[in-house]
Amino acid sequence: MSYRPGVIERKWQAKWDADQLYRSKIDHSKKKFYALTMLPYPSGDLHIGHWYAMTPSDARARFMRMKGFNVLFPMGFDAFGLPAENAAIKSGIHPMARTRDNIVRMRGQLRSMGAMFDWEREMVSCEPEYYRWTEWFFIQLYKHGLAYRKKSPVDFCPNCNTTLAREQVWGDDRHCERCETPVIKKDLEQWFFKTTQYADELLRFDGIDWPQTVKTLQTNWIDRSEGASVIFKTETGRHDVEIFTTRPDTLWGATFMVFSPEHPLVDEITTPENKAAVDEYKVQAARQSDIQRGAVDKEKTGVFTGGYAFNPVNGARIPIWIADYVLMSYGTGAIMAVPAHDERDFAFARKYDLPIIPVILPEGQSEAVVGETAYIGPGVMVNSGILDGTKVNTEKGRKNPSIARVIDWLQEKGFGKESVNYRYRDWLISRQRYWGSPIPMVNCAIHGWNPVPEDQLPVTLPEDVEWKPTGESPLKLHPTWKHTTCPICGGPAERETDTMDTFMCSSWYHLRYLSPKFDKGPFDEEEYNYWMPVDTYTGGIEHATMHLLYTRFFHKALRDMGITEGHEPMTQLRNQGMVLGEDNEKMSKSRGNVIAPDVLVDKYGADAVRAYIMFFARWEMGAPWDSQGIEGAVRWVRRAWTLFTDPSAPGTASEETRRNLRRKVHQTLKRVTRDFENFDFNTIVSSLMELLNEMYKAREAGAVGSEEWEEAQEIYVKMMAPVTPHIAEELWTERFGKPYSIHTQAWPPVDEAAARDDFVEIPVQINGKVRDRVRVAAEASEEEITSAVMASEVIQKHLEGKTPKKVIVVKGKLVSLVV
RNA sequence: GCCGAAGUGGCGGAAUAGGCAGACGCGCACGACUCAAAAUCGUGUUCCCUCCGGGAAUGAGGGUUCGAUUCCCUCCUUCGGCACCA
Repeated sequence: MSYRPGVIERKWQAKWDADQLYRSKIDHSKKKFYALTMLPYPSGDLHIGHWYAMTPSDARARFMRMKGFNVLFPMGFDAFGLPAENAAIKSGIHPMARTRDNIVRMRGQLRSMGAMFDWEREMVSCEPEYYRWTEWFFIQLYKHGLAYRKKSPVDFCPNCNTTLAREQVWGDDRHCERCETPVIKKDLEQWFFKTTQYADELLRFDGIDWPQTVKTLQTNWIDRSEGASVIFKTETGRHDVEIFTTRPDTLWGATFMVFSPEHPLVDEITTPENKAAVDEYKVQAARQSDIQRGAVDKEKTGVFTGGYAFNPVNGARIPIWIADYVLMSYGTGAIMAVPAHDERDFAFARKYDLPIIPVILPEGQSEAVVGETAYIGPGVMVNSGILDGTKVNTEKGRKNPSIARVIDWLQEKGFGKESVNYRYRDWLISRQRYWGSPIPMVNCAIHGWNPVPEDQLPVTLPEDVEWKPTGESPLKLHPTWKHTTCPICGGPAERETDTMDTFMCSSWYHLRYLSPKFDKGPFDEEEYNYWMPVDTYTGGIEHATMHLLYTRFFHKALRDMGITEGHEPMTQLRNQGMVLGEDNEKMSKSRGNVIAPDVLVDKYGADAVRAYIMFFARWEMGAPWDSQGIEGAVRWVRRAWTLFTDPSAPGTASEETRRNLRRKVHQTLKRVTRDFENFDFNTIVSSLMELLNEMYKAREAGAVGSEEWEEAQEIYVKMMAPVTPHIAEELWTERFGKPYSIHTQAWPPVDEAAARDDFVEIPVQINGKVRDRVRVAAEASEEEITSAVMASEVIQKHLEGKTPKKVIVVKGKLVSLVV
């Protein structure tokens, strides 16, 4: 009987559905396992990349289920976002209609994968029953002081017509993460989440098993630096100036100060005679883009303000300059300049002929002199009052004795204090677009901004909007939507017309899966207590500093409000790589190298596609697609079908054949079990291919009908089940007549005794070169192995009568002779 | 510039703890079956040489070791992140 994947797959998918085989319910008698894979955006077409991300995750969830865990493996849609809205502007089709259509289509495509998704738990982020709680979370963050409104220069994508979070601006040319258009700066009042409040905690990854690369990316993104903040008094101005420095020990070498052109005190300290030059420089700096300003090799420029400050440590009167190499967005926007020991300050001092005072005497030198570059290395402090003679090393913060000493002294004198600075910023969540969750805030002329009362949630998006390519949000243009009443006084007020960043929706979707229809809160606590945290989370690494950082922040903020428990939402994280086109390039419609999974499923069946996806690359690395390569997986599935459906007559195999078969089966089971645990999906399939080849040989040798053969068949199909669920079910239930369903069977235990080798072939090296192999009992002692080696004619020939100086015997592995 | 990942046959990749490099698969070659083709099955397939034997080889060079794809050092290439961050 020939293998017809289409028929088998449709049949079992329908039956599993009807029987609710993948329905996951709380069961306190079992250990829970929450397996989560990143949810797709409903673009309308499931990409091979989705298969690559989801199939191995599904296979592993299935494996965990067979291992006895009560597994939750949900699926949903990250359904807000720009593509649907842009399509609406082009075609006039409402994003909601389009998104719902796309979801119907993609649900069908996802079902064709044969994954064990529990569809009863599906969530869709653009449905009011979901975004009601996204809004509710916004209000909780607002009430706890973690959401605030601020005017500041923000990144704006002129193509997407919206502001972006810093995390969504990528690359050297500072382009939009979605559409690759370079961003521009705009001064706007926007909503932010206080992610920086959790900066320190987000740097800790205690107790979570996440890839080092993700931890490193997040750590670099937050970029903590230790130092001190120091107060400088100004001569001309009425205010003191605070600066941040990582090198407070070099304070005695500070010979001038530099302010960012945008620094609020610039006008106050600028003297009348310098005003014109300062104003001109400010205008010029404002005109330049961040990219131009940020160019590392750009020559430093600046102008003198005419103002002076006093160095608190020695009272020195030092000039204040403005220069665009000091950024308003980092630290306090003002620095002390120590040209002798900072390359940037050195270049600036040389250009404008400012004094340079060395305060570190390099080791091995007798005199501190001004060289051709700034000196950054270790040594001893000089010209530095109380610090003179203190050792300087290259450590940061208090690990450096000179820094530790000066910080204590500054604090004692009240000049400054120990301080930590981050590059990390608060998360800008306002988007000037329609297709997102409304920000549930109302602005009243008298009472300012206030949240919409929680019993009035959700604030729903109006449906009767006009799609105009003006770049203005339809919410803003809608004639009535924004008009409402103030929750405090009942007077006329206006709604916020910006919507939330869709990363807000995805920061908590894993919680909605717990109880997607629950209407008394974002999730049912009983479900939370049983299922959370997520045990394994899988997805692409591109989200390292976006979604994965946001969702950690979100969980911690909720924890502090008493809404969630534990410190981290996802215990284990694994990243899959990317499937490239056959031309080794990123798949894209414009390149014409897109592989459509639907076509493959029609041609080969879902099982073969699943098998190939797991087989063809190391999961975390990814690889280019190979249309011919898939044939290997197709052949494997067909060969398995043929072997297990061919009613070959029972034979009479030797005991050795049967023993060898059983050994191979249990060795394979051991490997496959280990590889599932380690996410080594490619070797799972290759081990199964290898065993199948052995089983064909065993059949030739007459093993069919034996007890060992029966066991081999059963274990084999169970091992196939997570990889190729349909054919495994068909073989198990229909061919072997075993009780439905294979997917509720227990994963077979490894018989270690059966897996053990009786005999091993040990290579024998002479001076590092393999000269012969000897066959010995696996348990042979060193003496037995040695005598077997010495009995070898080949070895004797190579020894040429000499006695080895050294004999190294690694039991069961190798013998090495040194002559 | 700083940080990280990777580099193994024609290709994707394997090698668990420092112990037979190239499992498994693709492709290719030859053979069987066939009138023929496809499918299927079988055999072979890292490179080199004086080919029943021997030598070289895991980006390059060095080191540690009886033994290195694996550990250490220097360098090269590719990819990713950060970057006038005080």
